[in-house]
Amino acid sequence: MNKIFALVDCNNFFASCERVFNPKLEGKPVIVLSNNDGCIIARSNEAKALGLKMGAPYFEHQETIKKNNIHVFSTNFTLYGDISQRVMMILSNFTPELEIYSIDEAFLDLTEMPGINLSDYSQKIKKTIRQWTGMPVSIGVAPTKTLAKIANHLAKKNPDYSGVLDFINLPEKDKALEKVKVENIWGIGRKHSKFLIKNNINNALQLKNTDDQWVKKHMGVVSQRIVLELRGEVCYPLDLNPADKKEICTSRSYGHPLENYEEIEQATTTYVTRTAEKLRKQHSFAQTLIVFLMTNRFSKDPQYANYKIIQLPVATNDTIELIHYTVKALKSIFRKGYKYKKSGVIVTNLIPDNQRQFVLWDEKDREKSKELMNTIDKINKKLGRDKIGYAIQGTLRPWKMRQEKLSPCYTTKWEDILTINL
DNA sequence: TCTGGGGTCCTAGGACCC
DNA sequence: TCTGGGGTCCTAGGACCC
Repeated sequence: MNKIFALVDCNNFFASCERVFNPKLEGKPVIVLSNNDGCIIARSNEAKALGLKMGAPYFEHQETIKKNNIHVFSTNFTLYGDISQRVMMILSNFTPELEIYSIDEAFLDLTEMPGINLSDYSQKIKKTIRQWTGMPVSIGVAPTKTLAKIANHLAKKNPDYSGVLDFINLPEKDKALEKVKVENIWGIGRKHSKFLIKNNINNALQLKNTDDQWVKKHMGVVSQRIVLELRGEVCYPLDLNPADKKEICTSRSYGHPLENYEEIEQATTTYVTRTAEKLRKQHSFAQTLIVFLMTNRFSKDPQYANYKIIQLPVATNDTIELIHYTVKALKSIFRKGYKYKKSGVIVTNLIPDNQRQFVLWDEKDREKSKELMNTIDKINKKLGRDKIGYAIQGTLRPWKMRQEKLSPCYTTKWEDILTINL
C-alpha cells in the first residue's frame, strides 16, 4: 500500500515566534540573530526580500537594517522551544503517527486515515495551529518524505496553493518537480548540487530520471535513496521513537575574547554542567569526554586550537565528576598568551544504565552521587537554571554571550507575561 | 568591537585477527 | 625474485541537516 506523508513546517519559525506576541511586527521585516548576536539565522519574508542571507554576519549589514527599519532580535530559545511544543501538541491531536523532526517541523503519517480529503485535512491542521498558537505553517503531502519536503517547498513558494500542496493528487507532478532546483532538494547540499549541475542535472525531475546506480557510484547511497524517494519508493519510514543521542556537545563563543585561564575554566565548566544535565535527561552515561578550546579564526592575532580526549574510568553522568575531568583536560591544553574565543565539551560513547561496567577500586559512592544529582536537577527545574551551581562556574560570568536584543519570555516567565490594558 | 550551535550517517583506510 | 586472503572493528573526515 502506498504511504501518505505530510510535512508540517513552520514558516520562518524564529521570526514568526517573535511576531506571535508582538503583532505590530506583522508585515514588517524581522530577523533573528545567532548566539552572541553574531549571524542572521532567521528572516521573515520581508527581510529575505531585502536580500539578507541566511548566516550572514550581523555587523556587515547594519546599514541595510537601519535603512529599512528591520526589527532585530537575539535568539530566545526558551520562547521558541515553548511555542514549538505547543505546535507539536496540536499536531498530535490530528494523528498519533507523528515524528518531530526538528524544532519547527514534523512528519505525519496519514496513510491510515481513510476517507479524508488530504487537502482539506491539511488546511484544517494549518488553520488550527494558526488560531491556537499564532504560528503560520505550510504543509506538503506526498508518498515519501523527500517528496513531502518538495511539496512543502512548493506550497511555501507559490501563493496559489495557500500553504498546502497535496502532491499525491496533483495532476502534473513532473511539471512541479521540474520547478525545483537540485540544490533545494532535501539531502542535496552544496557539494552534491555542484556536481549534479556540472553533469547537467539541474532540477528534481532530471534527478528522478537519472540512473540511480550512477548516482550511487558517484555520490554514495544517501543520494541514491533520494533518487528512489523522488520516484515514490519509501527509503525513510516514519520514525516514531527517535533514538537517544549518541553524542552530546555544548560549546559557545564567549561574549568577548578571554585570556585569563580562570574565566575560561568558569565558562567551560558551565558548559559541561549543561552537558551532564542533557545526559541525565536521556538516562545515558558517557564513556568519553572531549574538551576543546580555540582562538578567533577571523582575527589576525596568533591562532591556537587544541582538544583533549579523556576515556573516563567509569561511565558517568555526574556533574562533579565531569567537571573534575574537564578541568584536568582544560589545564593540559591551555596555553598562556592567546585570546580565546570559544571552548566546549563533547561526551560520546554514551551507554544506558544497564550497560555500565564498574571497577573494583572505584572510590566514588555512585548511589549517593545519583541521588545528589537527582535532587539538584529537581531544585533547578523548579527554581531556575543554576539555582544550585558549582563554585568553579563563578558568578560574574564575564564570558557570557551577548544578547542585546532579547525579547521577553512571554510564555515561561511570570514577569514577562503580557498585560492587557483595556 | 562584531563572523552560531548541535547533531547524524556514510565511507575509506588502517589495525588487527585467524 | 618471491612475500595470502578474508573478515571485522575503529576512526577521521566528509557531507548534510535544522
